[in-house]
Amino acid sequence: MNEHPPMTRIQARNRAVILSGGLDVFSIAGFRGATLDQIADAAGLSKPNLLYYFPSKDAIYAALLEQLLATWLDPLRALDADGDPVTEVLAYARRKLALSRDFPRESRLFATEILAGAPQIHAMLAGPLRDLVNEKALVLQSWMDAGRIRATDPHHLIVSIWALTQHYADFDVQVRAVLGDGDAFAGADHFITDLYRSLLDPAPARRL
Amino acid sequence: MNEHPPMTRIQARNRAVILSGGLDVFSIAGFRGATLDQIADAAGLSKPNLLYYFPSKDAIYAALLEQLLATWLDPLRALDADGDPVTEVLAYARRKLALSRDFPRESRLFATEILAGAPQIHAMLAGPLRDLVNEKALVLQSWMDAGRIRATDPHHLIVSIWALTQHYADFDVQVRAVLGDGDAFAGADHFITDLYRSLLDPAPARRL
DNA sequence: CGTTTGTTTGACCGTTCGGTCAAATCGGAT
DNA sequence: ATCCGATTTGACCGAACGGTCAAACAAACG
Repeated sequence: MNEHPPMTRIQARNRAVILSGGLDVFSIAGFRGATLDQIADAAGLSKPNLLYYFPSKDAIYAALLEQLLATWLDPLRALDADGDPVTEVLAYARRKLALSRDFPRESRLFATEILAGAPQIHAMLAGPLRDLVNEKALVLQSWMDAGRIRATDPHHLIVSIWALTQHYADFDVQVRAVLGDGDAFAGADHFITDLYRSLLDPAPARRL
Repeated sequence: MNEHPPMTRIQARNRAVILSGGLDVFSIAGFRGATLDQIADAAGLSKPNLLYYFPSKDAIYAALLEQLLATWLDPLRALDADGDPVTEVLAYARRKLALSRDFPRESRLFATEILAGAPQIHAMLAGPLRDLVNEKALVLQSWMDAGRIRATDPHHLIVSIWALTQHYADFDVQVRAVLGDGDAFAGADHFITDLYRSLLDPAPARRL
């Protein structure tokens, strides 16, 4: 689409720190609640310097969403129709959970955007995301029809994986207050694996 | 605590519409992102009139959180140690889901507050909520020890119910974009029941 | 060295923010 | 009808907002 002119090291570095600072602030306060001064402070730059690298607050936000959406669907895309059904679903859930663990700011940015009504990314939700979900739901349905996993609603299955994995990043403060400050993700990984195995396994070999 | 002087019908009505308007705006934009003008507009009152009934923007927000927290823990409190284990957990999950269905704005308000770092309600999370969760986790653990439900992590079990039920309110825009504009809660209720029954039932009588 | 280009910033602008206030209006009891 | 407290609002305030700009500064190159 847009070909970038060659970028100096200073440009690359400053654009990076601005995006990181913007991610810090937007992911906590949302678009409206964030201010350029907060972002400039988080980035360690002056406000006019911010606007030397990005034309506006909106542009910073848009750049963050763009780089987020570029990889957000990858875990679901990787769900392989030719793999072992239970293994594939569990691997998907664990990939998504790892994404929440490793990129909690991105997860929260996504959450604030959705909560605000998804003004910027609604087209992506109703387009590519919807198509991808429908495609993978068909895969799940075919597995269910073949008796390889237990029959349940494939769409809600996918949504439930989103809900569970997002929650540990987005509601981090609440989870830590209740579970303590230890690593909640380790326990979450184990629980989620257990949960979906027991849901999907067609011939449950319990009590191992 | 604070005894209210007798309230006229006008006062009762205007305080109500202000809180409703504030809920509309805060639940979408968060505290920082919301403006008094937006709230006044949503309430159908002028901005100075708003501040005749509430001393400040913070006071409106605090009143909303207070009335939210007053009932937020009720579904979990109602989990009965003397009831049938699977029935009790499923009933809790369904009560929580009903709360998301019937009070989506309150659910989103809670979400924005948590995402912002829970500056107003952190004490409640680390205090009453934590205590309640620990208490109910002990109940779940005793059921597991007695073999009445399958053994899994009780804390993560509770957190997962929060995650799933909140999601249908908080990520409503995304859910609707993917599942269509129909009633997602009906399908969610069925799926969640299925999910937790298969996790918890100690002697699964599948294929009914 | 000088010059050119890229980078940084203090000062500033118009607008919107949360909040105030005096004056106007309303409503219910007498 | 009159009164008095309750209610409503237009006009306004200082602060913070997103954004601009000219001038100062740094880096690269001959």
